[in-house]
Amino acid sequence: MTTARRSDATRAAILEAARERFASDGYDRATIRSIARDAGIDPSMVMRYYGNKEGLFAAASEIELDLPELGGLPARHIGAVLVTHFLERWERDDVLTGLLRVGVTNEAGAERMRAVFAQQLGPVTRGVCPDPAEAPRRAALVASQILGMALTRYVLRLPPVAEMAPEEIVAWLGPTVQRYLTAEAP
Amino acid sequence: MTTARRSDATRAAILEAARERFASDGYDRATIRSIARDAGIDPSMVMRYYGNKEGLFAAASEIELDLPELGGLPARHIGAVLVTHFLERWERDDVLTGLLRVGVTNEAGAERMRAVFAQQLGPVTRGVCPDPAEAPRRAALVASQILGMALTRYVLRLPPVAEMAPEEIVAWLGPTVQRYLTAEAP
DNA sequence: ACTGTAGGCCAACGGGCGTTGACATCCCAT
DNA sequence: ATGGGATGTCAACGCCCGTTGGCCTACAGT
Repeated sequence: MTTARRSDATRAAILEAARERFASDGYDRATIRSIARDAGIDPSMVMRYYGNKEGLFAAASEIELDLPELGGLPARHIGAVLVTHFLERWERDDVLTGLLRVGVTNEAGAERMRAVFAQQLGPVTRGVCPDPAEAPRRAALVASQILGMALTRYVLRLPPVAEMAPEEIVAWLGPTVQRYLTAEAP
Repeated sequence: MTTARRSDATRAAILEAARERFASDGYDRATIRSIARDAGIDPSMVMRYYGNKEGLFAAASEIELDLPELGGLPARHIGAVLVTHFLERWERDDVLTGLLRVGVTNEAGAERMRAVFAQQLGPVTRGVCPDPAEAPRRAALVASQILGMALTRYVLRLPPVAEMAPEEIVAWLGPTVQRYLTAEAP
């Protein structure tokens, strides 16, 4: 293992401040100067450790969806399980909201978002849908509903969605996701 | 009626350029200077006619969803009709994509988006769901799926979604919207 | 104890931004 | 024909941005 550097605390502070700023302000308004101010250091340190603003964003938007294995549970529950998991995942930290905000106006952010869903959601769906060749399409349909919920609830804050209880959301969206994954093609 | 002003052409050119820039670049990167350049006039004209950048955005984001009346058609078709309408509406011009882009990073854009869906989608749903008191919540669920589709297809361009034929999308999302509107509460 | 280096700050750069006010030009009503 | 408001250009303002390079400082290896 590499020995701990003295600067590790600073690096971490920068990253944390960056995640918060990207999440709340989007790419353009999250300035290096404001991130540095939040982290209590000089803007030039950000450049030293992350090269430039794009490098900082790349480091700040590492995402792990931590999706559960769907193979071992009753087929009729996977919709609810997935929706529940995404809701919890979204509320655990701001990184996903940040990625969503950035992906909308920044091509690098959009690319990261595509990669996350292709590499992490795609494989999980492969085992549960009727024809494995259709897995990417079904995963994308699931993404459209999950991201739509995240967008209206956490970003746009459309009142009825923002105020619904998690269980209600699961009850409504679960069957949708379930159908996108397991129903015969319409 | 008020007589036509000589400047109407310029005003229209500014508005068109603004819509395109807001749609493709989002609020921050759509600069007044670039909009003026597209419109072939001086940036100060934008200020003269629209006051400031916020005023320009407000003028450029007037939206008409043109939703059809749902009362007169078979209840089991309203999901497909709605999804079809939204797809066509989204492809007709860039304004909706622009509003989506701006709503994600700009509070004024988010507010406009909330208003559009509350005032235009809300009333249409009131007539078709079991309990009128629940109409806002059901409209919001519909919005979550419709906006999720728009986000993944037109903004993030998630490949499987971006490449699906409109009929396929209608076949998959129609039943979802149908259920959100007409099913008994789960 | 000495020294090299990693960690950190400061001041400045070039550039783009939104916005403003002074000035030129055109066209229409008189 | 001419005066005046509408239309448009130009140059500049103050501001904040990302980024750079020089300069202290303090610690770790010898």
